[in-house]
Amino acid sequence: MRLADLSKHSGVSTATIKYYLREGLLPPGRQVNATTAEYDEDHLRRLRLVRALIQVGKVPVATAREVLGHVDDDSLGRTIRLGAALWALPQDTEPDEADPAVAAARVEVDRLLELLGWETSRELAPLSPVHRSLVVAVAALRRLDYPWDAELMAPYGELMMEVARRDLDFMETHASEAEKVEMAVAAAVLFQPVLRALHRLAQEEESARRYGIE
Amino acid sequence: MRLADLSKHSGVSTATIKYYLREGLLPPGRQVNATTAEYDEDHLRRLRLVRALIQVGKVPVATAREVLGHVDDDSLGRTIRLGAALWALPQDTEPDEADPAVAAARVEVDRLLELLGWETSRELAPLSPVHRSLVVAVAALRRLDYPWDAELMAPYGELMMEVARRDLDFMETHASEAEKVEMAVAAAVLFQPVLRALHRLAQEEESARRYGIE
DNA sequence: CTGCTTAGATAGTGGCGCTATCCGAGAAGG
DNA sequence: CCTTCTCGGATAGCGCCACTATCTAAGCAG
Repeated sequence: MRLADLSKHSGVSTATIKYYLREGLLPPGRQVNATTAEYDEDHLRRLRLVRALIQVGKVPVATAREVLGHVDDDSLGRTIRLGAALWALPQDTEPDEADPAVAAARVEVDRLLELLGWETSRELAPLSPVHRSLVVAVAALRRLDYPWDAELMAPYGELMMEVARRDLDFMETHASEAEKVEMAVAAAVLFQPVLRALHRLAQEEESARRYGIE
Repeated sequence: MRLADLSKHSGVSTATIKYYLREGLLPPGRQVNATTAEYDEDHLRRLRLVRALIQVGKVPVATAREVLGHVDDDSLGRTIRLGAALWALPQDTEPDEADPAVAAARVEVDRLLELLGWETSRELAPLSPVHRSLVVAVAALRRLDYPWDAELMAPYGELMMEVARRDLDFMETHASEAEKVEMAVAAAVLFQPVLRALHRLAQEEESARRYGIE
């Protein structure tokens, strides 16, 4: 399969594929001679993953490169690889430590994790990018004077834990071993738009039930 | 309060505030004379909401303008205003109707709504931007050959319905009447990063419990 | 040999969220 | 009253990002 074929099968323009090759999102094809390179099914699958991450998951190209780098790192075991890939995902703004809303958010988030009994997350809290994202988001809500506290959020946390259990069950039962890490990344990134859409649909539905459509 | 004071209280630069005024995200202040305009607490609150939407919610400026336009439209009743504002939110790419994955996704999403008994959503499906977003996201997952079907997703939908009920309860009990529509928008947009972070944290937590940290 | 296609390199494009600069009208201080 | 400072408003520009268009030289097909 040459570049043009890769383009035809994926619906991505050759120019864009070349761009992804340059950016290291896609491994180079097997060079046959100076004017020909050969690509295979793995390239096609990777290309589809890249497109999904960038277009549906809205992951920046630089972040996608980092995540995929971890996915491809054969020196790591599966569990570590998965963790490293997920770890690289969030790209939120850094919290402003001088802001009192951030400090308050940090306290509240820690209380939440305690309530939920998420011990691992509490231990990793100072390092985890995901934890940082949560603090930033909570600080923003507090700045708007919305009453946000651990007791209020605990049920949401438990619901998300339920969702996460389903994610992992799903991964265990359906993915072939070779695809598991890729699948975990896809689950983390691509389920997000699905969950968001379901959330909004549920809001519309429940709102219509409570207040009518008018 | 003059523009500089608005800037000091919000931490947003005067240049950026001017930009928001130009873009219609912020109503103009009361013009005192040719060189002075007076702003009040409402402007400050609105500015904070705008910042949160854009920075935390990652809502594009053009979309934020549209959403806030609905929030401010006094000719509408509260329910309609809320619906219109939420309706304006999603900014995903249009589904490619020629793509068979999109057609398949549409069928599967309709089955899902039937399973869930979300009648309102089914009726509004052809029009709803949120519904479109869901179809696009599902199509992307299907293109990656991940087994996605209505039965698998129904529990996620029920969990999101539970989340949505909590959102609306929260809105009912905590917001003053004047802030309800704003709050609904904030809940739709700003709870998203919180939910996402909780989801990822839960994944990390559950993964650590199942497979250890290593 | 001719003419078309290919891979690869490089520079350019368009959109977006600001940001820097300029200007003329007042306010502030002596 | 005059100088100096600051303000609000208008305009043009910047930096980033995800592409995309153009060019070149090498190959292969007839």
